[in-house]
Amino acid sequence: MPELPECERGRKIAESAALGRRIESLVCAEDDIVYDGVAPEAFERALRGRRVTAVKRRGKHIWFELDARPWPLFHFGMTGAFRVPGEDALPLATGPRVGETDWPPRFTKVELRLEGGGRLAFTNARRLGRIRLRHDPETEAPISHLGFDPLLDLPSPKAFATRLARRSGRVKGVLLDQSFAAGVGNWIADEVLYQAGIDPRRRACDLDDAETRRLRAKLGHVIRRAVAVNAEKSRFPRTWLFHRRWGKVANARTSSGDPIEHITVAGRTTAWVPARQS
DNA sequence: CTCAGTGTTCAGTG
DNA sequence: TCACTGAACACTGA
Repeated sequence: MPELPECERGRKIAESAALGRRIESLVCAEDDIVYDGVAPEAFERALRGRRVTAVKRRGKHIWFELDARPWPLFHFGMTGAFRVPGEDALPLATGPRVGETDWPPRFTKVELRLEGGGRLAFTNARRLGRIRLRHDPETEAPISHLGFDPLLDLPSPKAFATRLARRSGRVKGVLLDQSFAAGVGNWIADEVLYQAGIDPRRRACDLDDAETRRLRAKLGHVIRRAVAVNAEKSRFPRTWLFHRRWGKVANARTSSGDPIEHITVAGRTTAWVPARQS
């Protein structure tokens, strides 16, 4: 579930819990799927006793910088989250819900016990998330394969147009491609295309100059706005398609009364508004 | 019981 | 090699 804004919220949760603190111990679950390329025991040895000097994000990947390498790298997949005691989970549509008194949460894959008594858990119910170890995450796969992060480095209109023109696939599929724009997922792609007035089935290289400029501007706008409200859906503007795209409800309409249709584009369920997108 | 799903990867194809 | 498509992955909640 988590796309860029939800991941940024997770980064902030981890940062406020762990930045500047020493990891006194870890509790690692046995899981040879979520732990990718590193055994839980080796992960534990790499982090125990280390101090957290930064918590960073690019696209949907989050990593910790420590006072010694290698460093841990996390991906939430569809259902991952960082949790601390006494806080609600990321408001996932189908994610785990745990009462304030439950700790560690269900589906915890690693719990960090920090100096001063703080706790931070990485949870992952459907096991599509990943825990990795990297010597230098930014220069190694998978982060080195990512495209621009729309929050950190949205390209200039000219550079954006150049990259888009190189792509012959459907514009929705291009937006979802992490090597094009890192952090965009299904709901952001639909929201951006709706607000830009572009049919998701159009081929990226066929967009004209005005459409390309609108697409870039809305991509930056939607993500900045979602991050500004800490990815809390109830605080997204009421006019956003987001609030009305779910359930494939017959007769679903936008806030201005236009019918919403659901189709499959680039292999993903796509909500769009034919009256507003061409 | 069945199936979609705020994601990623890989085999197969062009 | 590049690029795209669809299936697989895993499993909860509706």
